[in-house]
Amino acid sequence: MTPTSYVVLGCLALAGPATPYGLKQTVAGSIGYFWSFPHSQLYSEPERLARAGLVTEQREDRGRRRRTYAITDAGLAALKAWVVTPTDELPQIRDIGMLKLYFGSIADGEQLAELARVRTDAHRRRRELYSEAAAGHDSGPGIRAGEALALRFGIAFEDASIAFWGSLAKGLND
Amino acid sequence: MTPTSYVVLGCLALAGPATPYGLKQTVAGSIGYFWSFPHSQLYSEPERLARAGLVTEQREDRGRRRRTYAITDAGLAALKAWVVTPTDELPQIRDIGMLKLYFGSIADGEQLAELARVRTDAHRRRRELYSEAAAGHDSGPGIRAGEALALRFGIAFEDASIAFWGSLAKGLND
DNA sequence: CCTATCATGTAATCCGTTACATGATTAT
DNA sequence: ATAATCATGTAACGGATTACATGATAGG
Repeated sequence: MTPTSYVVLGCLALAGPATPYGLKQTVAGSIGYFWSFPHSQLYSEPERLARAGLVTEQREDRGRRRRTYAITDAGLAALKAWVVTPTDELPQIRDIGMLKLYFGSIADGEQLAELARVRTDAHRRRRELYSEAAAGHDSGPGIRAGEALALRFGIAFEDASIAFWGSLAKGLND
Repeated sequence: MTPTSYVVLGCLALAGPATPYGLKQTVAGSIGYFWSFPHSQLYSEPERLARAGLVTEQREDRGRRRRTYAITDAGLAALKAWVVTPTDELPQIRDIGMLKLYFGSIADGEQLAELARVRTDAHRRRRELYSEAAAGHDSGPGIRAGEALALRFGIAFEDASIAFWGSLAKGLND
């Protein structure tokens, strides 16, 4: 079971049965901001889960032969058990920009300043996206509480990033 | 060329020729905080780089037959070109705790509060680690500027995380 | 001297990405 | 009609993780 497995289980649990494409829709624009993967995963992963008995697969027997997946009781139990076990494993931040900065001593100041500007902008845009999503979110409470919290953290992260790269850009500017 | 490739190239560029184990040492306790991978990667990746002519491999012909890798001119050029090209690709935060929180609606409040406490503690410890590393770092300036910057960002990130999970733990408490 | 930990390496498996492909809808 | 985009799926490759394995060194 990888994190991807639980994303699929979680989406099926929260939003009900879905096709791989439906999962793609669900993931994009929500948890996908924080944990993304190509859509092909959403074909192979449910297959694995089905083999493990955590979801059921039902396939149209005519037309496009679309598959619809639904979470089973075993799947729900597995998801619950996972959610309920606290992790102390720390987040992994995979940030190409940070990597480049880390090895930045082989570049000159102006190049690093440009990097910092580009990054500041990218983070600003992302921050916008999050706050819009959060705003459009104030309507449906309850079920989507997790999403609102994730967005709140996302905004905090973007703010920290903007502050960091922004001050770096300023500091490197002449 | 994956990010891992550039981590290896960068370490060889900054710290000079090294064996896979040496690379492991270099990575752990520095860039490894932000971009980690198992040590077996540090055996296979230099091999790939050697095939591409970006590093040279020299192997002891007796004893343990240890391999030592050194960056070539081509490798340095590739690293430089990569560093100098600004990326607008955003960081990926892979945070198991955030995932669990996202799907937290299937758990109860006390369980989420426990998760929040565990996460707060983990982030506090990590923050400690970073600030110690940053303190012990004030000595050697210049070459290690990138590392100091990365640590600064790391601390900002941990602060944001502590604030987020901390307030969540408080809010969920009764 | 023995045991634990450090140091060093290999192999196999599998997830994840990239690339390829094609059937439906919608818009112009 | 035709182009474009949405919807749906498969195949193959390779990097990353996990597991296995063993030679040195130090501590008790």
